[in-house]
Amino acid sequence: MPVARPEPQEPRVIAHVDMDCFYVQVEQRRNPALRGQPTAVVQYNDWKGGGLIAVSYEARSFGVKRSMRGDEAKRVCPGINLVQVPVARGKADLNLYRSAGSEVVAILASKGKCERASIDEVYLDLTDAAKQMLLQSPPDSPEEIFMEAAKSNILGLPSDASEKEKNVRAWLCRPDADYEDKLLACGAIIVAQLRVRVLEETQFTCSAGIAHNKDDLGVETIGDLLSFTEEKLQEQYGVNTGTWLWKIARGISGEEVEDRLLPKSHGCGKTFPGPKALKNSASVKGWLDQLCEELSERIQSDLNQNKRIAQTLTLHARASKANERDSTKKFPSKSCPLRYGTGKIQEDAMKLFESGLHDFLESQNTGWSITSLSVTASKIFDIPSGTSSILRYIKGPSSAASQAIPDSSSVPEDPSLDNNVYATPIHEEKCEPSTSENEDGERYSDISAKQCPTSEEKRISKKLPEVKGTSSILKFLSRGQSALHEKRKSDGLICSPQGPGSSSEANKAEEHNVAAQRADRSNINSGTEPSASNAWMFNVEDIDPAVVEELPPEIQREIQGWIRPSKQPSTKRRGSTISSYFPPARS
DNA sequence: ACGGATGCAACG
DNA sequence: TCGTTGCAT
Repeated sequence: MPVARPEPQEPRVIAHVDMDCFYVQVEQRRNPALRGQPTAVVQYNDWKGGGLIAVSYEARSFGVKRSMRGDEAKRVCPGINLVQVPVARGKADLNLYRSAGSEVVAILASKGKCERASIDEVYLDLTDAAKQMLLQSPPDSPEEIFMEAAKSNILGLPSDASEKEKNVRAWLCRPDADYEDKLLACGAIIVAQLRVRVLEETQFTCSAGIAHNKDDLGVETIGDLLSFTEEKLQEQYGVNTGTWLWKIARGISGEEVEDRLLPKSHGCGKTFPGPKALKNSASVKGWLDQLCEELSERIQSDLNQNKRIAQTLTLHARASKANERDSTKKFPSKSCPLRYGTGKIQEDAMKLFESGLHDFLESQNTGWSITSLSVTASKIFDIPSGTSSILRYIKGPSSAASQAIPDSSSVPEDPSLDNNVYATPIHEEKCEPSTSENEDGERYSDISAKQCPTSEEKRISKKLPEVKGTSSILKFLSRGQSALHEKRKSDGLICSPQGPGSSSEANKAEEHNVAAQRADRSNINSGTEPSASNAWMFNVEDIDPAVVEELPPEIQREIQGWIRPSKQPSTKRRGSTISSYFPPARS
């Protein structure tokens, strides 16, 4: 007897909302003339008319499929409208669809815990809303439930609902309809209302329900699915999927809906098939720069709009060697701490590439070609809203300018800076930071007083570009401080890097990253001594311990859980990790 | 020249 | 933790 993953506790009402042929709908909204027409969205069109990524129902009825090329679609359906995905920086740009997806998510999230599963798919936990409806305005007769549910099935798409209706009706009106069924019916009603709202506010239609309609069993609706035993479904779809289907058809899903409206990572990439393969590092750099530019823009707006910071930059590539056709060796992925700023990201991505290429080639002298490149920003964390208060305590030299930013919902990146790191804007303007003066009579917050530069240090600081507008922990610590760090190091004021043996267990990750960066650099520019500032990233570890210690205890606590929310609080205390402030030497 | 771009989870 | 793989839309 097969046993599935245990499905715990309470009945839940979980909806799966799917924007079908979403890209087409987005294009139809942009150009209403396309409505009701056979339409498909293609990526690129140079080669065989481009690849289809979404197909309207009208076009589907001609037999147009998503796996087709534009040329093929034309052949099958000569009247088809092919709309191209926007191209920016030489690559497909999906931002239009991403933000359209956000519009929908924003509406759905109003009724329950909402998980953005993909650009056009959402899971919604409607348990609470359904319970509430059952308490407040219970649809008392099964008949009434059915009428509501039927409406929801009909909405949006043209329906040949007669068969469907029969099943749903039979199900809802069956004599043993119980609490769970009513709850589910309420869920259906809520989803129906949501779909109306989505339609009204975005002009998009969506369908809600089960996504796994492979039709092997003639399954079209929940009602159909209910007629199968759990065992039969397991047999057909596998133990886990079968159970999942059986349960979800009854509104029971053990899988929690995650409360997450935003993606967990941002990536952008491009393939270079066949003759387009990249064969020298100049062309790789060119494309990498383009990809990094887009990535930088995206994480920057994520920071500005959502107050989230990405920690890790990863580079993926696909490669082959010139003379070996079926070499199974793969180009290794490489990652490093993510530093904000387009230039930094480009620089780091190229280093990751070079490092990966080095490993890939294993010191062979063969030529190579790259057939795909991608960069990804991951490990994204919220900056807790309270953190903006931290910024009041730590103000850099340009604190006066920062006062003039009441509502910086958007902080544009200044392209003239090559080390831009922005923190969340200051929203609350409650307390004034106390200040002190340095030897030049300039005012600094007490917190930063320990870091208050001498005039010589300040001269160095001024070589660095000024960040206008926002004064932040990031700017001050990550940019300004690194220069001071260099200076102090050369003045012998701080200790030299530790040897690898002396470092604590808690330092290993940091060591790894720093060492990897250094290794990369020395691989590429052998003989060039890596500068410590290159290892700087925005992280708690970057903060001078002296600065942290000066913070009020509650702020210290906040910082501890900030960038890397501690899963096991303080067994490996981050405080000691701050010693990585002095990056360990490479072994 | 594989449907591409993207995102997720699981695994070692 | 990182890097790989596989899978999904």
